[in-house]
Amino acid sequence: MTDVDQVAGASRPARRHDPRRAERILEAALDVIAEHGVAATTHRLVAAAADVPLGSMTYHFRSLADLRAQAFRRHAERMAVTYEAHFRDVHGLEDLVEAVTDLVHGDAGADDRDWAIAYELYLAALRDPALREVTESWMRRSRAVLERFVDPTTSRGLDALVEGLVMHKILSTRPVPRAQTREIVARAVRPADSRGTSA
Amino acid sequence: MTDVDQVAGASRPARRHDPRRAERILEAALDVIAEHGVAATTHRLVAAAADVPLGSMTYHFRSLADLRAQAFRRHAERMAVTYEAHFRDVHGLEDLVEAVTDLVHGDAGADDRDWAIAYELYLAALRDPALREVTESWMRRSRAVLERFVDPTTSRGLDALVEGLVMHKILSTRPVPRAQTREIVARAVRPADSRGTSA
DNA sequence: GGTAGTTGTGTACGGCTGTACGCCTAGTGC
DNA sequence: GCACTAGGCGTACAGCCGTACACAACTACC
Repeated sequence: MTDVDQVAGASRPARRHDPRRAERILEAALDVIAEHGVAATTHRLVAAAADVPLGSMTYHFRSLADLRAQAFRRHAERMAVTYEAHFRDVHGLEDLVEAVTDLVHGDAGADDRDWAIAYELYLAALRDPALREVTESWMRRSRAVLERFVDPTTSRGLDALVEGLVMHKILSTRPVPRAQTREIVARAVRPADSRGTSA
Repeated sequence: MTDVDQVAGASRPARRHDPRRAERILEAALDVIAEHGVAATTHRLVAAAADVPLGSMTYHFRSLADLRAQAFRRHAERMAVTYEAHFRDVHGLEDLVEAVTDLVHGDAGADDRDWAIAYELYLAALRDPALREVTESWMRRSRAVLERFVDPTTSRGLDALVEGLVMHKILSTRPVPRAQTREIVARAVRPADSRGTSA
């Protein structure tokens, strides 16, 4: 009986043998990062969020940097999977425009919280080379998804556009009209037959 | 003898009556933010960078948050002025494409350091309402500049595109071809006569 | 039942943080 | 020359930080 019988007020939580503890800690770390930012992400705060003792932190993770890196890796992986799944049933440019618009407006399985974590990751990666490979892999995968529909140049533009639109959206205090987003996306997707440089 | 009493040559720096001290501190704060990130921006680090005693920090600024906010405000103001100046001599869409491409590639008076500070600001603004108005004002101004040349929808798209392209560029380990950037920008600038949604 | 081994955690420590404040010093008016 | 005032700063303090580690709790095996 190693289970969590733990009555309220029991002196021993007896939470031994918790195989998913490390994962729970990572999820809690992502919550803390999303809510308080990477700067305020401390062992104690994450431990409290995951409802585990402080000692578990250094037991399961070599250091705080290690915890951060693993949490970010986990998030990026999940974002990439979501991204790929979201475009799975897309066929043709009309679908693509709609799908990208969904993505920007949080209707694609990734909400503001997820994007906030992603931006925390970007900024952290700016200074931490270990995180750089996480962002590079994530960008490579999202780019690859888009390249199923458009040429590489358009793909790079579209990817950057999504990044910027989402950032502006979560920073803006006023709601952004979805139709306008769709129009912008549609313009970025248009094939490059009529050049605008020489207009 | 608990004090360190800092001999080191001159015992008295005698740096009294330094009217530009507050400004120097703000500049040093921006340097520290750019190099170490907002999370590592401490009173002591900024004081060392500005070569002023620690006591000057709380003397000139109510708190660290106040210092951060003023530094960010200063940076945003300078970025906006640079932005506006960069587009002053732009006439027509060809010029515009070139100017925006310059902006992305750091040939417009704003380098990677400046953009890094801007992203630190964005992320800080995500959680600090006082900073939100700084980012909103900055975005309003950059949007206004672009609207001299294109319609509001295109302006929003272009602004977001720049944000995303720059972010990808400073995160990328490999150089980004300028011609490709120009092509992407050109596509975003094209007038919306031939719709792509119904392709 | 006993013992060796493994797993998990409470706690303490040195270091760094933001901030307050008493003291010192450079100016000023006589 | 001197007292006075206001401006400037060295230093102390309480608190939070990451991390290490002795020890407690549980399991496995004899």
